[in-house]
Amino acid sequence: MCRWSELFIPTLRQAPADAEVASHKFLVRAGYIRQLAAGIYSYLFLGQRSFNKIIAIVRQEMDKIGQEFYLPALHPRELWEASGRWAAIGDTMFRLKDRKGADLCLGMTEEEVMTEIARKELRSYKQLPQIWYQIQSKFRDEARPKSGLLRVRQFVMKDSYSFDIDAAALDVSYLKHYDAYCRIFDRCGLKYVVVEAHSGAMGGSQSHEFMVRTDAGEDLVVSCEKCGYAANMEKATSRLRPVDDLPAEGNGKPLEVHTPGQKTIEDVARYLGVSPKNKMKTLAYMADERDPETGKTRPRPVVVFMRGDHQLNETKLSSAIGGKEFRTMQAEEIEQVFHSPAGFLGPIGLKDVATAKDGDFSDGVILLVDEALKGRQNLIGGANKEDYHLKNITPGRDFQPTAYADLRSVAAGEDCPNCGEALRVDTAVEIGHIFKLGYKYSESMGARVLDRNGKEVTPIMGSYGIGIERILTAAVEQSNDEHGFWLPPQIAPFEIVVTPTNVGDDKLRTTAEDIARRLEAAGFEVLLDDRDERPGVKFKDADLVGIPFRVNVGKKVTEGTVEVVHRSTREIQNASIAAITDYFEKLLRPAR
RNA sequence: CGGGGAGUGGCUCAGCCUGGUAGAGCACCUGGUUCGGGACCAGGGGGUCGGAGGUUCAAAUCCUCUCUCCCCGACCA
Repeated sequence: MCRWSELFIPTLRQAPADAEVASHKFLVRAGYIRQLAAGIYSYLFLGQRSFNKIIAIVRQEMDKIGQEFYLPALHPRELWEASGRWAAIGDTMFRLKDRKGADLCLGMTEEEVMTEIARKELRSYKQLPQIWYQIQSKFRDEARPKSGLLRVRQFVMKDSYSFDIDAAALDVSYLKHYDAYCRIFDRCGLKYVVVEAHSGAMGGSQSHEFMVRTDAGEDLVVSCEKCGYAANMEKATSRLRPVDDLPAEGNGKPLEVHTPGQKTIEDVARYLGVSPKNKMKTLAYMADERDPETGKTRPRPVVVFMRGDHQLNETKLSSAIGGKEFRTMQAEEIEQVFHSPAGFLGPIGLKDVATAKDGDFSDGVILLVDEALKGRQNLIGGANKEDYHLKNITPGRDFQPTAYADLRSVAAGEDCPNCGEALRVDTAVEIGHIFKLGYKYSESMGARVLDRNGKEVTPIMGSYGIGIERILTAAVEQSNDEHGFWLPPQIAPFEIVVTPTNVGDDKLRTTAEDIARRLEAAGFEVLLDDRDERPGVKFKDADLVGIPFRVNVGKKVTEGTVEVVHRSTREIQNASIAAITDYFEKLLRPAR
């Protein structure tokens, strides 16, 4: 039996000064975790118990669809060279040298190691499909670790990888993961949403993120309560209401208009007496394009046109230009390249004026127009000339975009793309991610199997992750009050804490021991708070540490009764000592 | 990487401006009284004031450099 008096549960009366979010404060106060360095934490007794229970759930559900491995966290450089990621991943990867001077890194994900095994071992379609998973520490040198366990540099991840003969088979592996993830998060007692996620520049792939809404989250999810539409901000769209175009002025051709000193969208719109919706927003970026032959990168200007009141989503832009690196152009650079003052940049003749000190950009300027401007007429935009704008701009007539693309960030209250209901936007924590990888790793690392025709084919892959810490963190964020937090019994370090109000009283002490012993014999996870502390101290601690139920063994024992406190509601129910195991059987094991 | 804030006993913080050799509450140890929502009394232990250098008769305090942590932003395979 676990006796509090013998355990190390260092609760804190006050939260550490540097903790901001609820989960961070409470996990430290409750003695679950201690910080070692920025983004690096030790898990103490209670934390580790909760962790082990989460991991057990993950393992049980994953064993239904796959096989558990355990891979090294220390990887040789050559492995990551093979996939091209040694160079592609920047400072986020921890790198080190061994005594011989050879480069190593700490694994931040394990596509390479798994694919290496597949490459060496898989020979035939008969061996497919395979789903391999592991539960292991991952290392990422985050630019800014934050919020306790929410964003850390070492964490435990369940990562799995599927190998299939073709896309249809991958769909099956993907769906298995989708379902397994739902079972895992359901069993962990989390309220989550599954959102469509953008699948990167690889094209054609599918991706979903499992998100828990919380203020502490760093991601944005867009959702519709009416029809169930849900997507993350990088993927979300909304249905736009029609906008009345301005009437053509003059001869209908682009018409210069003097706008002295009017640089921002709002200024110009107000000055000309029009809505920002009739204005074009011009954003200039410089992308680094890699020449496939020389391997050199060269800068390539990317100019984006948005509706005046819309916001660009940089992730969407990144996808639209094929995942190239890009940065915003500085004002001087804009003048240098386009011979136009920043603030008056516009689409007409832009390619003609584009030059650079060391070359001509005229054939290289990418003009991207947001889909919201498709079919619009008589817009107002910059004239590439100090203090002048143009009226009557009609995309497709007055200038030819390189492409139309969805580049816009959705705003709360816009119309759902499916049903038209107002969308909501929430911050959320990503607890799981499933992703159809395609052929990226199997191709680059040379994994091949023979198909049923004896032809060599490349298996198609998926990768899937769950952040163990984030399950605990999300659960705490989801269920806390000013006194502490409560975890779902399935992932709580203990299900029940038995609290004799005074261990100096033999009757109370022996009754509490008896209750704890019987509950434990009935299969419950019980913590007996046998400390020689005043009741107030024990109640405060019990409320703090995340255990969902408490049995107060106090004065009512003379009547054969104890109190059961439901932590989530703080409701108190009297229960018969004789029937205490029945009480919890009904409460915690209703299915039996 | 840019901007902001903070490092003083285990925790929360005061002292710094105006230099004189360190304090409170909580926690901890001993004894006693207590015992249903973080008790009380008495006694006690514990601090290189993040580190280095400098100014000064004298530095937690002033100056320079540096390390660490937190927050906002950038970044996020």
